[in-house]
Amino acid sequence: MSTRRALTRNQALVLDTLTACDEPLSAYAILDRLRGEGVRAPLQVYRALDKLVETGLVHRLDSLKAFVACSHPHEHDGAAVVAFAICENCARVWEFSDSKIEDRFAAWAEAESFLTKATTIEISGLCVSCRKAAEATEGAKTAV
Amino acid sequence: MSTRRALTRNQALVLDTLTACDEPLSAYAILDRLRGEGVRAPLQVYRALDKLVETGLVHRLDSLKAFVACSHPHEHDGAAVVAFAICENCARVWEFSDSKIEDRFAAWAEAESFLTKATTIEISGLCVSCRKAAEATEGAKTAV
DNA sequence: CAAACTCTGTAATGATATAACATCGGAGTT
DNA sequence: AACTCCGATGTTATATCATTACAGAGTTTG
Ligand SMILES: [Zn+2]
Ligand SMILES: [Zn+2]
Ligand SMILES: [Zn+2]
Ligand SMILES: [Zn+2]
Repeated sequence: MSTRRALTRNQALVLDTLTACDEPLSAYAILDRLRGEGVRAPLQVYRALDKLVETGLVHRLDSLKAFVACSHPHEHDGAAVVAFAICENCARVWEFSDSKIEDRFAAWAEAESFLTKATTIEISGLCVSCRKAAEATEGAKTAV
Repeated sequence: MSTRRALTRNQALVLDTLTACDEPLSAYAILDRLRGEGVRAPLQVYRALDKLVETGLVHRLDSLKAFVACSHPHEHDGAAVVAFAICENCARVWEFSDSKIEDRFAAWAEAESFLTKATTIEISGLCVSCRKAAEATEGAKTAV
């Protein structure tokens, strides 16, 4: 057993950086934060990210070209389809899954005989706090 | 009325290129195919793509960093959530939508007070023909 | 020890996307 | 026609994201 291999130094550094940050970071942003730790080249970061993504500890958000630490590791080990809601104002990310949605995708794939290997779902918009802030500003503007 | 503006020369060239191609193309691949028509710089392609994506005639597939002509324009004018199934072998794309899936996303957003602005769904896997081809090869391998 | 393997470091390069600036040309006005 | 406005265009340079290629260091395993 024990597919749960310990992290290498670079992997741990990258994961810690992402975990400490409440918004997604690009590979080069991670690199910048790790120069003090002796990380010098993009490839060192990309290699660590590859492994972390592979093991599910980190997710890549295609729409942002950025990476984020999984907010609930161990829960969606492998199979589950996860959706990401990304606030375009504060950049925070909410991760959720929904078995009904999974079922519908599975039904479509079944009907088309499509063999699904990966599903990417990214929703962009405004989180509740940014939304309220925006509405307040908007309200003030129209009121005056 | 008539938000249905005619396409400019560059926009028409780019759209024609994508429509004539049965797989997604990167911006630079489009550029290469249009050099004969006098298109010389990436920006000319990106500008045309921006407009085409904005009007819904073209979609960008984040997971491929590539663009594809909409397979049924005018149908999903604006609102609808569209999912793309992409064959990782032949690169062809199937575009579909499902109101039940939309409802579930809307329900999540409602519960979280998240204001959705865009939803990206990309499924990668094997289309029916590539899947059958792969299974045939696999079968032959194990049989012999 | 040596083979096989994995992780590492470094340099160079490739691929994707945008910034900045000058210019062109049609639409509406005078 | 001359003037102005505004969006599209062309060009160069640059920013950002990601990979290839190669060599070395450390570990298991036989
Ligand atoms: Zn996760
Ligand atoms: Zn927010
Ligand atoms: Zn479409
Ligand atoms: Zn296929």
